[in-house]
Amino acid sequence: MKISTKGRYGLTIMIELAKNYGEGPTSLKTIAQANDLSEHYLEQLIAPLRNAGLVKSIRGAYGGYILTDVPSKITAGDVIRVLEGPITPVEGIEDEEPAKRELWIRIRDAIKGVLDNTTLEDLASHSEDGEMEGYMFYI
Amino acid sequence: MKISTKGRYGLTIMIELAKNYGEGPTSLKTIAQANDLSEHYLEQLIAPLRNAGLVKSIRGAYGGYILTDVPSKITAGDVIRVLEGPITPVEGIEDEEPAKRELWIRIRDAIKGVLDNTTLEDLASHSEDGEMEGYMFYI
DNA sequence: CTAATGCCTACCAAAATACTACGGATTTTT
DNA sequence: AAAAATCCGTAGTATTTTGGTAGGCATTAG
Repeated sequence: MKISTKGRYGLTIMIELAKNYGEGPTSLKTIAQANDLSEHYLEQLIAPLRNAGLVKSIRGAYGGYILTDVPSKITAGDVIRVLEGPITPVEGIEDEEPAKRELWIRIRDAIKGVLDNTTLEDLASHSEDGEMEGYMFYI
Repeated sequence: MKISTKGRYGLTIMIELAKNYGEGPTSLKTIAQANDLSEHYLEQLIAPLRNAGLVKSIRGAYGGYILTDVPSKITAGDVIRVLEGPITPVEGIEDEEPAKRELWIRIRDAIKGVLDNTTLEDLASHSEDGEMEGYMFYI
């Protein structure tokens, strides 16, 4: 019931690229240092993102990665799907009996609704805010 | 990003108990056979449900389990929380930076909205329907 | 030429998942 | 009293996922 570091760090990468969009390539080293993550691990995460066509690489010194589209056209769902697989609370929804199938579909659609309607632009702009205020943390 | 068999089989158990509510205890053997699952594995799943007070056991021959409350008062969220832990797409939401934190919170609340508003009564009654019609499966 | 990058393959330790095995405790039926 | 049906508890285990690390080659700016 969790999004792993793959999806989370992948989003971190994409948000950083969104912030630098239009200003040339950003290296993984920069992103890794800014977020205190392993550069080598990020390399493994960005490979699928490149294969999926979400980012483009520029090799050599002063190289790095850039988004292949404007931040407002790439969603969190695009990123999560590449790194975590299809968005669904269970494998093989179709095989479940009707009551549970409907439940999984409602959950899936609820998650999709959020992920597919949140763009990198949204995420990048809110990343520059200060602290959030008054959000309730209940479980 | 998945609900494991713990939560899924746990819901299966609870739905069966909901169907038999008011008609005496239902044994795990019956439930295991009806759903083609390992009885021994279900024993391990129902232990936490019993500890959480969602079901009550009756030992000995012709024993089994019964819900401790009416099916309309127990939600899918109650069951999932016991077997899968707190409903949240990431551990430690508070530690994330604002943009991602908001995203996780929106996802969490969307999932909670579904799970906490679906009761065992809902699930048990729909379980008796035939096939569903016309549901789109898109990813 | 050299430094900074991306790219690729392999390996690995720890945790979670999905069970199985075994035996004991309790209650009902015969 | 004995047998059968059930719940209860602990331990082991194979497989997969997670979250990396190691090492080195390929490419390009300066």
